[in-house]
Amino acid sequence: MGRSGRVTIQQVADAAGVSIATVSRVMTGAETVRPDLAERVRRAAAELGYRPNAVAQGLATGVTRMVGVVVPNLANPYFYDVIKALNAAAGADGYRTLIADANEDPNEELELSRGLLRQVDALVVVSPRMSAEALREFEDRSLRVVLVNRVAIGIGLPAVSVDSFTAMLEIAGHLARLGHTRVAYLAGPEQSWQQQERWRALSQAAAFGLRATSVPAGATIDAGYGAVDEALRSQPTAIMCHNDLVAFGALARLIELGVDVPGEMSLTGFDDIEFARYATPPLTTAASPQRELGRVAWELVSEILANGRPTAERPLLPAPLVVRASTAAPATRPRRPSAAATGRP
Amino acid sequence: MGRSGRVTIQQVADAAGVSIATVSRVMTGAETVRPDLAERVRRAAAELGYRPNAVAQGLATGVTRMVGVVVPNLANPYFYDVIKALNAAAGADGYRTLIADANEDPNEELELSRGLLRQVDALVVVSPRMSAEALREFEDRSLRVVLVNRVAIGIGLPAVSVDSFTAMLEIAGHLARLGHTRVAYLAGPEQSWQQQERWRALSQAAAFGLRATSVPAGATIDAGYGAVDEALRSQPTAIMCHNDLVAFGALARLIELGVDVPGEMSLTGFDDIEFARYATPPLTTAASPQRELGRVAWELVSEILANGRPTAERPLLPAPLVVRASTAAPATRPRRPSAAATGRP
DNA sequence: CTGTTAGCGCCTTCAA
DNA sequence: TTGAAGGCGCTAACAG
Repeated sequence: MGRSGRVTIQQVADAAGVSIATVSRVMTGAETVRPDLAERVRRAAAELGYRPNAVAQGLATGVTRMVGVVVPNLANPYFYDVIKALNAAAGADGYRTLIADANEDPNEELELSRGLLRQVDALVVVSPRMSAEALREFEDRSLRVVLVNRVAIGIGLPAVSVDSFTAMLEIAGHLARLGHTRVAYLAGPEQSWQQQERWRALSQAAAFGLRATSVPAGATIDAGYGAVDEALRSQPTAIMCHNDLVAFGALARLIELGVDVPGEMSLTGFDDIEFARYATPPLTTAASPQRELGRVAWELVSEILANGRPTAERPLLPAPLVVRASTAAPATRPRRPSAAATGRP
Repeated sequence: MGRSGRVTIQQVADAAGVSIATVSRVMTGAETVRPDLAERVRRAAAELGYRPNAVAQGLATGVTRMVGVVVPNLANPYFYDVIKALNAAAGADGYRTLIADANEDPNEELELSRGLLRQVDALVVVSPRMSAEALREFEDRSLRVVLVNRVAIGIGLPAVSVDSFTAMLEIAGHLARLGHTRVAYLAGPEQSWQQQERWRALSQAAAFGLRATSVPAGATIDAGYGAVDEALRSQPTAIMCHNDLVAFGALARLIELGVDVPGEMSLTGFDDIEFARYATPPLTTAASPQRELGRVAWELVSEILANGRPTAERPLLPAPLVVRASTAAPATRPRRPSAAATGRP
């Protein structure tokens, strides 16, 4: 009974008639306590509603059993799955997850990361937008930082990432085989490594006859919605999007403009968030393995926690192409840009 | 320079040629330090890359500046909006968010809540599924627990919730006015207070000529998908869903069965998650104020932190009806159940 | 096997 | 205004 938050180890010791050391041993599961004594302690603890103060434990042991996670935007479902998997894996090992939302701001990301490192055993930074220089700051911190979806040469941080390049090349190949030659690409945040990889792939796709025009958008539904008109100016037969959210927004705008998808315009996303298959038409996209990312991220963390460093480098995770109904062969006669699309009345 | 995580206040004190007390004063922003000394300390701290150890601070002050948040399922966008708002509001006050995912399991929920209370200043439990009895356990803990979306008579915990009852009545009224008389309701998790409220509303809707049949589903897309066939057995002209995710799943199954929405079947959700408007057809639903929930939850927490208790009770938050294209007048002639729907070949 | 004791890193009186 | 010193609650040697 009583406010368990206030019951201290000393009170339990008194109640059980032992020293605090014995109580501590019982609570931490040490085997070296006489059974009857241990039982007495357990009963006293239960009656008082004692729960060890995690903060004090943390200070004494130097271990908080908390992992920090920094994501660019908590509103993006893509990160849910990563977080959920990471959280589950960590939870299974008795670790808790401290989450921070950087709001797509590289500076905030850096600040949050620094702050979190003061109170957690390790930090996972997902799709970091901060500069390579900023990242380097974390290299010497006992290697307590793990990167997700960011590969940077010369940065000695453990990482696990999705192979955006290959996946984007596959999406492009799919469109090329359908007969598309001119596509618009609604680009993601500039600082995003994934964005850079995806665009790099598209640039190379030119060798296969696919000309891509990049239009700045972002990573959100609104960004996709807002970039469509500009994208239509280049008279593409397909719109490729940085991710599924952007594709959702683009789809909404296309429908508004009366453009048939995929009849008049093919549309592709990236990530394969759960909703992608429920769009109308269902989205052709690349199935980024979010769960796997989260799982492996925790694997890296726990290896670091155990050995001081990961046992091995992780290969890039594949994001297989998922062909659904939002892509088709281009119309024989390209559609005339509408008034709304060209901006001319 | 150096591993900032390991720089201690003592080292800064030595470097600056002062006592640790002075360093502490400077770091906590006390005004009582001679300017030049303070400057010396600040420089030393910066050079060493010193950052106070949050755990030690927590132990010394008894304040961790962390709020815990327990949600039923980290994969549901609904909760992300709440979390995002809560996280933002808390962050603005220098608080961090410790998140736990209960996986829709009442026991895990209770365990996680107990555990979190050991390491945070306050706890927000969102849409708790645990029993009233279990909740009561938290009443005496210095009132450090705030409830979201759970109203229970006789439980003295601060809370903020959405008025599911009224909202569901409005959705039902909307359907009734369109001419519907027989609807199926894909029910949410039994232990959910919101579910209970929503069903209570539907029961009362009978008075207005709307007969609802409840079909157990759940809170996820899969649950909705899986419950449609059973729901069609009662030959409804509309399917009402516990939430938008369920509606998404139901929609997918209806499309699969070749049932036209809303031509042959009206469909409603609840919550108005961002994707609801991007469904095809866009979903008629109730706009649950997630952001507001998160914001007010933090408001309650900070009032508790400041005064020991909230200044006032919070009224139920309205969830306005949002009519979109997924609802229409029922077909004059009800559709014959398909083979798939009845289970007969 | 159990108790005593020295920290963990920081904050905060209390004296000076 | 500054420093010395006593905790915060717990763990982990070290004795006994």
